[in-house]
Amino acid sequence: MKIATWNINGVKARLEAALSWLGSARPDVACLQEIKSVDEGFPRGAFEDLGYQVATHGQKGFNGVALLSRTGFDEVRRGLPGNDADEQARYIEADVAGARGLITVASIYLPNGNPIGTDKFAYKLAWMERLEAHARRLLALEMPLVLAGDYNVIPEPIDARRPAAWTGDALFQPESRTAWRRLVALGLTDAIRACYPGDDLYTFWDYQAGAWQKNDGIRIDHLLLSPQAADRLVAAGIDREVRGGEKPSDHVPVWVELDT
DNA sequence: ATGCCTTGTCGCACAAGA
Repeated sequence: MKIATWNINGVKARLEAALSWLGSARPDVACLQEIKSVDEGFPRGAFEDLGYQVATHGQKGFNGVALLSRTGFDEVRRGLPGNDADEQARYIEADVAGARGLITVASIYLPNGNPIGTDKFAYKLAWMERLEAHARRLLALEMPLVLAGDYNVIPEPIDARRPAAWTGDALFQPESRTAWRRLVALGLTDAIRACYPGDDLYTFWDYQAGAWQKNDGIRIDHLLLSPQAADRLVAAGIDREVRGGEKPSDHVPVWVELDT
């Protein structure tokens, strides 16, 4: 089963690019972030025509996440637990059918958190604490679990072409990286890092200043696997060519192939 | 040092992104 994640930066602006990528990459499950659409405005039909069932957790103008599944959904859960007052749509998870049983997949849009020292950064750190608590509960179920999405965290200096340029940025702050390490240390596997130890593995290139042309990228889109999923990890990859396509998102799809 | 783009918005400039 192939599971992919992609921050598409607006589902309506990216519809053609998304359909084109789905047609060639053919993931069984796709986790989308920054759909920037309410549920009613999501172009479900276009994805259903490609054979996907669609589950959305949308919001007007900003944020918003979605799941696409070829095998449908056993159950869908919307919102990250831990703060009923949080109105930002950044989390959706579902159980999907694999050949050997259910797999839980989450589409995560972790807050950016810039600038540091503001309530935006505090919100990011609080959100990461909630994610850690939720991941701990999910891991206790001992099921195949894939936490996929735009984490807005550069884990290590090797994950940026110019790490020094990110000093003082919420994506590379020590507190953000510590929270990331705490999450991974629960027993999760960073799929891309597990498959590729080297550098030049980026998932985001800014629209500005020719970042793509200069390969001035960062790795912030991740798939974290529970032990039961990591045991079945066959391959992982970054579809970086998508960044050079027509009207691209600033992020590219990242995927894993699991033997399930 | 700042903006550089891009998207969506009850647009007519601005917020938010990263």
